Amino acid sequence: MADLESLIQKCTSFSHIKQLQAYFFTTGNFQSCRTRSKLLDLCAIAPFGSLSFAISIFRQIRTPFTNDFNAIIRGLVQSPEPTAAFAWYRTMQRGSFRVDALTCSFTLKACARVLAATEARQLHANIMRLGFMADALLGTTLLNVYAKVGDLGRARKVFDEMPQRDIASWNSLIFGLAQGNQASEALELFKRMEVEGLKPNEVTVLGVLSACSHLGDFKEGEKIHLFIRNEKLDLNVQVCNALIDMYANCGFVDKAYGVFDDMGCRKCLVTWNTMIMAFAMDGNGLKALQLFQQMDGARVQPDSVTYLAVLCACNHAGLVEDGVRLFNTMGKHGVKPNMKHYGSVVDLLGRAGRLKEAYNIINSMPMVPDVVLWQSLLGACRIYKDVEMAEIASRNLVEMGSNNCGDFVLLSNVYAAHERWNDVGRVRDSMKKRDVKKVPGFSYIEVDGLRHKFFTGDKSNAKWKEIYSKLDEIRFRIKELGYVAETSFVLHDIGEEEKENQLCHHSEKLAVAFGLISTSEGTPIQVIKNLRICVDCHVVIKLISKIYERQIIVRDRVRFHKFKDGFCSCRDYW
DNA sequence: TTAGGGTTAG
Repeated sequence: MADLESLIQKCTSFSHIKQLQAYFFTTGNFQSCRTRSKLLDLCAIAPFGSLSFAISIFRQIRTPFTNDFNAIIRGLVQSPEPTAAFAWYRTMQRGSFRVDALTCSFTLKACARVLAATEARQLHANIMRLGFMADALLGTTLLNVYAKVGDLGRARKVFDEMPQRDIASWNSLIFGLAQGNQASEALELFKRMEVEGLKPNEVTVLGVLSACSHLGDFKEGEKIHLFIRNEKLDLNVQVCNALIDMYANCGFVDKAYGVFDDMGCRKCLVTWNTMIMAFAMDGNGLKALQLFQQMDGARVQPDSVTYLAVLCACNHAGLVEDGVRLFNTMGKHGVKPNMKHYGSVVDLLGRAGRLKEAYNIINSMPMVPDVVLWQSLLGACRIYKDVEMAEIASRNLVEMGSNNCGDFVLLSNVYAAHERWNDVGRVRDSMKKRDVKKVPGFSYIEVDGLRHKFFTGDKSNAKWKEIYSKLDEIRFRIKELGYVAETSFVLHDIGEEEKENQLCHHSEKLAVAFGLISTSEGTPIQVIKNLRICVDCHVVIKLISKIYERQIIVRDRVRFHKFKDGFCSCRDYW
């Protein structure tokens, strides 16, 4: 029997598998031998297997064992149709075949791949009934599925109730929290892990760096960098990439480049992409393009993400010609433009006022344009006050069922710029009818190690009265410098003064005002916002940086704005 | 627990 197993291990092609299968079948080993499921295993998965052949072998088994099912289910997880695994699992249950921990593990993997939350919960119930909850590996798989489908509550519960936890269980939850908008909780869990005496490994630091990246938490990020250096985890390319990403997202593009330049291991495609994106976020289009050119010398082929990063860099730096050239040549380099590339180039042309070209690109697309493209065009129409194009864009947005408040506001802004008040009213009415939802904007700022979060018009901070009076003072002082509120961004049919108030209490302004009153003179202020910064806030923060002699850094959804002496690093182009 | 399963960067 052992020599059969070693034969299976020596398989290096699909034809070997077929020969072995024929041999098994003719020698009678097939119906009884346990090596059969080894063969099925090999056959059901890459690199040279064939799932359909594995299934046809399976069909010839008179009484399949659990292991035979497991081989097929495992193959299905990696196939283009992972959901088929659920049907096989049900077949096992119905046919009273024995489901074991591996069956559950593979089927859970299928849930993770297709984000099937309901199936995951059903499997969880089965796993409890079968008494498999003590299995640490299965528990980790389960918590990982919950984290992937965004059910962090259940992920945490599984984790808390696991009788055995090891480093992978911790890593899985830390990662899930970091990716699921609970980055602070990820850092807390990381600290708890250290308290409990577990030593972080390279996967742990990947998760924690990702959390720091989301939060812009430079201090924690730097501590982790030190740990990484001490433990020599920076010989791992993924860890280096995560470090670059962390520094870039904290606004320290130089430190990101320091890591990039001084890597003790081989750079991979992701390394280059991360660094190009870092320059893009910083608004340094030329450096991004330079790096892109260097890839050729390093013999690294750019992929679709590389192109997205350079297009993004061109976009943020106003390098319109470079961006268009790259977009037009990417196909020749074997990278087919996807929706995001189209989105980027439409945005680039739109911001440059080349609305017709942007529109032509949308029409030339081989796929149906998504809402983001029309939103970009509409945004450009607002800047260039193009009513005709704005109407085309909005019509498409409405047809696509967009219920985004911002779309309506933009259209209304275009009408307002032409003083077409009836149309403004019409847009507002249709907003009410459609019950449009607005994604709440928020900003946060860290002072003395504590993160403070602000929503628009927020009064939940203990110092809210001081914050609002600081904003009054700011308003008074910037008006002396000739500031006029950009109220066309407020849709509501209210008086000018009230409009100004609404703008005045945007979350980024609240955070900056809080920074001013809570830190000593000259201390730089760093704010992170979940959406893009608004035009009025941009103007106001520039003036604040001049009047109060403060460096203010705002990271919005896509890039950094570094305000100093009344200017912003984005040169008002973003 | 005697085959195999869990965590991972842009």
